[in-house]
Amino acid sequence: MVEEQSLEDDGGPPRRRLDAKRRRAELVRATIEILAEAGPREATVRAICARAGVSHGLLRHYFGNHKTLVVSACHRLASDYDAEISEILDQGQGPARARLRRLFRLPFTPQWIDDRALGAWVSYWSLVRSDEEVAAIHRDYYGRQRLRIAGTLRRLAKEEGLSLDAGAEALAITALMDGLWLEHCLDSSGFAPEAAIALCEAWLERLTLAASGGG
Amino acid sequence: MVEEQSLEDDGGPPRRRLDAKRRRAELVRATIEILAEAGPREATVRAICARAGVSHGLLRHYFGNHKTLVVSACHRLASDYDAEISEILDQGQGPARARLRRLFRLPFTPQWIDDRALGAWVSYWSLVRSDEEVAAIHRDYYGRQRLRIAGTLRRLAKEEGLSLDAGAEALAITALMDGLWLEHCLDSSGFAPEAAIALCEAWLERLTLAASGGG
DNA sequence: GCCTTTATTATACATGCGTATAATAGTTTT
DNA sequence: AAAACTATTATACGCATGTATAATAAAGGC
Repeated sequence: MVEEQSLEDDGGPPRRRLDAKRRRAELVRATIEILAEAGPREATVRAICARAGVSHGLLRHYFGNHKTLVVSACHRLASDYDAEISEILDQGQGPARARLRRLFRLPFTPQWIDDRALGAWVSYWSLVRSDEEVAAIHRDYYGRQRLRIAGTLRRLAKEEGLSLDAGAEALAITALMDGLWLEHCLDSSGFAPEAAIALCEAWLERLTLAASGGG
Repeated sequence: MVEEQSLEDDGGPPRRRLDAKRRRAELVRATIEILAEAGPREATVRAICARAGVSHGLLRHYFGNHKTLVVSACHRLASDYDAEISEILDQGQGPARARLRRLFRLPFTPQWIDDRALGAWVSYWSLVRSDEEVAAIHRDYYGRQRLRIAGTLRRLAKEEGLSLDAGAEALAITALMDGLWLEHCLDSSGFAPEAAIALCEAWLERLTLAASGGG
């Protein structure tokens, strides 16, 4: 484990070759970290490569240019969140209501409520506006998310004999969750995560009430 | 209307002095416009001043540095939105329910739903994270907003004999509105503004139902 | 063990950035 | 009308950026 280095080469560990897949993944990870911690303004080619522990010339080798890497990072971000939703709603177990209640907790899990998380998403939203490629990614993943939630609501209606507009209600609960998450990230002293979860559950209870009584 | 200019001075209109108040306001307006249209990365000193029609050296004269101007722009943005809420909820007329229904329409007014509006807010959120001064502005205005809505909900409860937790419900409706607005700005093809307004009104109806029956 | 391949680095280049300073010109005062 | 004031511009400086190119070193094929 002792690094043998000549007297002149004390500038860190020697070059180590990585296969393309892993190196690309590390650069993407470094990009997300910097977006999260310091925002898009600081996510420069040099800062990203320094965080990834490589020379900044390497970015060109793997991604061609700066923008491609940032777009890849956005893709990764949206994909990760989508995967978690899929696991809870589609691959999970139990009745629809239990799955939804698990979903309500997802945005307030430490990994998503982290102070830094919003930074990456804000960068992502910023790019959705200015870059059509990122906008397409967003439409894709966001549409998928709504479909997953709508499907679960439909299952809920079936299981509990309710009558509701799954598509519209999916939109509402998504917005409620996202809004609560956003506001909590912007000012974590405003309210506790538990309060946000409780509000989502209250929304579900009232939906049930309306969909059974007057729906 | 014919511009008399010497042969050498064809570089636009001659200098025109403005009083400090108006010049500062124009620089702030230009900043918001660029934040909205092109994002914070493009909101450079030179771009802002070009949009305001002045030399880029003037920014230092009025704001000292770039950051101060951007912070001023964020302040203006939050202040404008807060003023509209205040006008609807506090200075408006009619019963609380009618005021709330007017509030639901506010985020989807052309001036706020503009494709460009999100850009400015995203820039603002980005700064909330990285700049404590902007974070303080946010806490101030956002807290005020919640208090205004909670107050109106309390008035609603009084007027209609309901029993509800005004503070918590204010948080919910704020998040729902913000979430719907955000998602519509990110992808205006996802749903119509009317659908979003309808969901806010459905939320209010169900709140009423729960607060009268089982509250 | 040499030789090809290519991942990785070091370095250079043009550009745009925020800030600073001095010159200029419009406005007001006297 | 002259002078004082200051808003505005023109220009420059140092620095960081994204990209490009050539040198270097690690890995695999023979």
